[in-house]
Amino acid sequence: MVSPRKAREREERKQSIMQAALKLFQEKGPEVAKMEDIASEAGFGRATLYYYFPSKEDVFTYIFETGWTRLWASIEEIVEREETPRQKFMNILHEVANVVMDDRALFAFLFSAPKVATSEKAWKGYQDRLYGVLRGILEDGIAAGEFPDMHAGVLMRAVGGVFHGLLFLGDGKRRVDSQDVEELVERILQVPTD
Amino acid sequence: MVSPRKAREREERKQSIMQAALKLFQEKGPEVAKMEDIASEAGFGRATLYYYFPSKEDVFTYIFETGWTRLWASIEEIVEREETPRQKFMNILHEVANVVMDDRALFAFLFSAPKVATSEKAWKGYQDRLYGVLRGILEDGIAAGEFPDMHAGVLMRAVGGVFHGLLFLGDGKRRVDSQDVEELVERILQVPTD
DNA sequence: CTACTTTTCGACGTGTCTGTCGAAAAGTCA
DNA sequence: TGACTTTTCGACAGACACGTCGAAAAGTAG
Repeated sequence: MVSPRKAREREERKQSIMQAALKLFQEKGPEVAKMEDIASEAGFGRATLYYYFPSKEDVFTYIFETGWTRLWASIEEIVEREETPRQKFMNILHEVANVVMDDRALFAFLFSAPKVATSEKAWKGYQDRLYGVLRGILEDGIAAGEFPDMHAGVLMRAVGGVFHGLLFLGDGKRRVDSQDVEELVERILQVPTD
Repeated sequence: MVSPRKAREREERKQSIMQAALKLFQEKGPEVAKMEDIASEAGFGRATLYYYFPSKEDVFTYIFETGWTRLWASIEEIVEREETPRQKFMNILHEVANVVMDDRALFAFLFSAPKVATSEKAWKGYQDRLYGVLRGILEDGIAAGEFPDMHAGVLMRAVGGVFHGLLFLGDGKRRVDSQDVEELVERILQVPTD
């Protein structure tokens, strides 16, 4: 198991299974999509999937872990920077938009946050953390008068809207620029959602 | 089986089962909610449910049939009326809003249109018909210059938004008036959704 | 070619959910 | 009370999907 290519190929197969699962989870919902479906979508026999993932639940979890880890990794540095709240907020969204473009299906799934019956998982923490960070920044920004005054409930819904909006930003394959993000935030945060 | 009260009581039990099912379908999703859950939510043994409904699928279908039939019945007359498109459109929405208020849980479920794997059902026809009617009216209205010009895709999304919005209109228990509907449509149809 | 590792999958055991059946319980009515 | 109807549900059978196991197939290296 020390071969260089072997490991890579194995990883690639794992990824292709993940993509198949993602597609079917999205289309049918996680409950209805069967291991059989995922297997044949990915071009494997059903039993083979268990050579790559211990269980169906793990496939599901893996998708979330992958997405949130990737997202968080790209943002982390920006969060630490010393900037004005508004700049930081915009930079984060901008970065998120670009990460999202690398695998729109994945993040569409992540952001739509399907009902999961499973008890507290690690990725749930990432989501809370990201929302917490954005909220903190927004609050600072509001205090500094850089954002219009608003209260928590509205804010959270609005941020949800922004994330959903990011999914559309990259529709035309081109790269998302600061201008796009700026406009999106303008459009969504400006309008009272109630 | 000709008793007057008997039939009514039976119907009431059927309704309470439907409400239980509705609640659990909403909370957990139709796939995850088990007959067992519905039964105990409604206060029956599992087998008893089959005395009222032939199958789980039928419980599901019954909910949709009930909702769409009720909705359609209240609208039908308005659709036939001779009015300007805008008036007709507003009157329909107004009526829908009021029907919705009678059982918000039911219509929230109807309008959120969960992914159903089942092949073409009768209620799907109602939904299409309602959308078709609204679309026809809107198109007439656009042609007459009563509504801003827009194309089909945007329009459908917008109408979906209006329906979703209707769910909130009656939040404060009070009766929805024309003014409310007017504002809602104004707010949603005015803003380009792309 | 041979010995060895990695990958694949057919076939099986297990649990869970659906829908049926028949009998018990509850309700009706004279 | 006794005959009859309606309602309830325990218990069973069948289906289906998950996850396991072991052996066959494919790939690798000397």
